[in-house]
Amino acid sequence: MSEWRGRQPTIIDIAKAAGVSKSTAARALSDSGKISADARERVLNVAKRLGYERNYLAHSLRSGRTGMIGLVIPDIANPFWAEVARGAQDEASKAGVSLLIFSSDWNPAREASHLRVLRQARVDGAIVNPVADNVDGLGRFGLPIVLIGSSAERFPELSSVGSDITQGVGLGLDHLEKLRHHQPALLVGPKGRLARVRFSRAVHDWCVGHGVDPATLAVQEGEYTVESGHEAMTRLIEGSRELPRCVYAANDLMALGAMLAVREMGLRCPDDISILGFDGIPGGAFSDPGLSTVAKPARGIGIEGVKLLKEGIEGRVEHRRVLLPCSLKLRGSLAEAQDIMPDRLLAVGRG
Amino acid sequence: MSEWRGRQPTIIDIAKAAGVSKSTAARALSDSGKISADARERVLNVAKRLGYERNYLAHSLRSGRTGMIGLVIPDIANPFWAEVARGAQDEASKAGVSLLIFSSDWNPAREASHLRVLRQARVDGAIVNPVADNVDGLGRFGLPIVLIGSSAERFPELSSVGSDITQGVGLGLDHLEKLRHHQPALLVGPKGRLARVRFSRAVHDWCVGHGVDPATLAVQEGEYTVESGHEAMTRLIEGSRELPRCVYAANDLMALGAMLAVREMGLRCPDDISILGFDGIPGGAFSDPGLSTVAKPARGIGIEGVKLLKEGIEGRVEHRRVLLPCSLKLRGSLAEAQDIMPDRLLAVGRG
DNA sequence: AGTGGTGTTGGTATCGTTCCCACGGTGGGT
DNA sequence: ACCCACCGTGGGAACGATACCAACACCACT
Repeated sequence: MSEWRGRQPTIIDIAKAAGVSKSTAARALSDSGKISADARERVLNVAKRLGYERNYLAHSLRSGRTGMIGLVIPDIANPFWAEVARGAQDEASKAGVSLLIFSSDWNPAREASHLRVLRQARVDGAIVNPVADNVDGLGRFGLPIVLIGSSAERFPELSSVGSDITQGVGLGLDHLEKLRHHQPALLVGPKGRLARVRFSRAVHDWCVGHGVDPATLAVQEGEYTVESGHEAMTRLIEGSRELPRCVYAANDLMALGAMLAVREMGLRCPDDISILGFDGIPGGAFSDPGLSTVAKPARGIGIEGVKLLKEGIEGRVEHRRVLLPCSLKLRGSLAEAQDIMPDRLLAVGRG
Repeated sequence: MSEWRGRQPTIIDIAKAAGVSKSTAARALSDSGKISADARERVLNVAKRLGYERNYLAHSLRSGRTGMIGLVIPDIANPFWAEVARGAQDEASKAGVSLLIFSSDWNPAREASHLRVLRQARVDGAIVNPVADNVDGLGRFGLPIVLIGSSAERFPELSSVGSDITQGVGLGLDHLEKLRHHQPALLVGPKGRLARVRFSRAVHDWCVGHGVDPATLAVQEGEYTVESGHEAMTRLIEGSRELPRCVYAANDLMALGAMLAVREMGLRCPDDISILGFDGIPGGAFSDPGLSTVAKPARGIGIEGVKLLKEGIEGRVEHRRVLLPCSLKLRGSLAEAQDIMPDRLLAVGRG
């Protein structure tokens, strides 16, 4: 497809071979500026023949734009974030920019390091889900930034994209209500996290709007892991005066942990206890029963993040805040509430 | 931490402020070459005060090295590959190079596009798991390359890293033999794939070495997905003259599908049928029972890939082939073979 | 004193591209 | 006939850094 003469041909080689100046060659190759159709065609032909490939280093150095954007997420091995990355990747390649993906592994120092690398690589902008709360690195990043998720509230001046937690929580609670589960127990995240506040507040608001006293809902804390969900569910079953017939977990991993706990206690899901998750990770399909969940639009978040960032880079829009809707993914872990209570439950209830 | 005077300071600004030539400043900042301790300290202090950050674009343009490497994998949303990426990321950041992660989504055209982008970005090298078999793009990539996985066999002249399938298969079969499952049924991949050949050959070799006739093993094909595993297992149960008491799947997703099928047929795992997977994806922990599996060293593959690539870039080693050992992850899906056959099995056996 | 080596420094060319300005030619308007 | 706008073109500077070579100071040795 191309001739190899030791090194890659530069724009000067092309210009010489086409019998024009490098300015004209550049105009033809960058497809901008005024140039005669004849000259352009000649240059383009020569470039194709010699296998010319623009040197993006020199291009970026001179023009000041690299055509690269960064994505900093907390955990690339987490299915949710992987899906976000995938969406961003898609949109980036569609937009003709390269995406640099960095995983901070929940480590603030590493996150700061990644941001530094991104700035040094002269990316045109970055999409970040800050793991730390004191994200002062963001303020002085000096480049267009789009935030993902809850922490956007601390930076109202930055563009952000996230899932609509309020809507998602409502979606779940509405469905539970339809199944006549009016007072689900809650498995929420650790106190410090902003995500926990968002979830709890959404539940609270829904309750108020639907004539349910939020204080009557049993609540247990976990740390968004399977293990902590297992423990929280165990506490819930052993500690409650009355057995919960329905549990709403703030993320899927905890929901899966809860499911394991339920089984271990000799109970059955969904017959005895219905379980609803929040995330939509693929692993939820492999449990028995399959985990019903409120799925966050992971892929959409990635896509929208890139779009927002492009707007910011091109200076089209000052800043914008996008919330994407969650959707219900029904598998087998929910059942309609039954008025009678099986003997099995009574036996287990009092630890 | 730094003074901002409109634009980022360049090495010339530093040189002027420190009262030296830019050559000297460069020597101090790149920490290479001969320079007096006095001059270096003065330059470094000034650089720190002005908040100097090296422009990697210019650096790369002049020096010919970008300090970036590429990673092209088939699917970033797949837990296995995400873990590979994570390992590579770790090792890259430890080695002080930036990692560009690209997901081809099993699309050869997209893979070719990614490779082109990488070359255009002037990366120093790339780690690739080729999705296509006719990877002629690799031959003319013109940069150091490290291959991941089976396809390395087609490019003996390139460095490669992968999991030791032979050892892994042996690990699994040894364990099954210990449980007195001497003739497990096999769920293998589609015919075309090199991975399938590797797996089948490893099984064959083990059998020959252990006095088992390979021809006696029941085999079903799948496409490495949960659905195809489900179907393959159904075929296996309904089609076999004798019910298999143990199944060895060539990947975890098919194993999970098989588990679903077993349950649907009214059978129990592991009591009636033992199931062993191959991969080690996290989702395997959420199934009921937990999926026992031969785990591939995903993280290690990423780490080793980066190390190999660095060797190639620095020209230290011509090429090398690294095989990392698999490990056994025992959960609940395996049980010792029983001599008696429950009535339940007989009832199901004949479709 | 002259010579050579060593260690440090400065100047200049260079990487490959884009940006900016100036030039020659053409056509239309006064 | 003149001027001006316009288009296409070419040449040179610039982007920010490194590579390379020459020059310089200094010490030791002949």
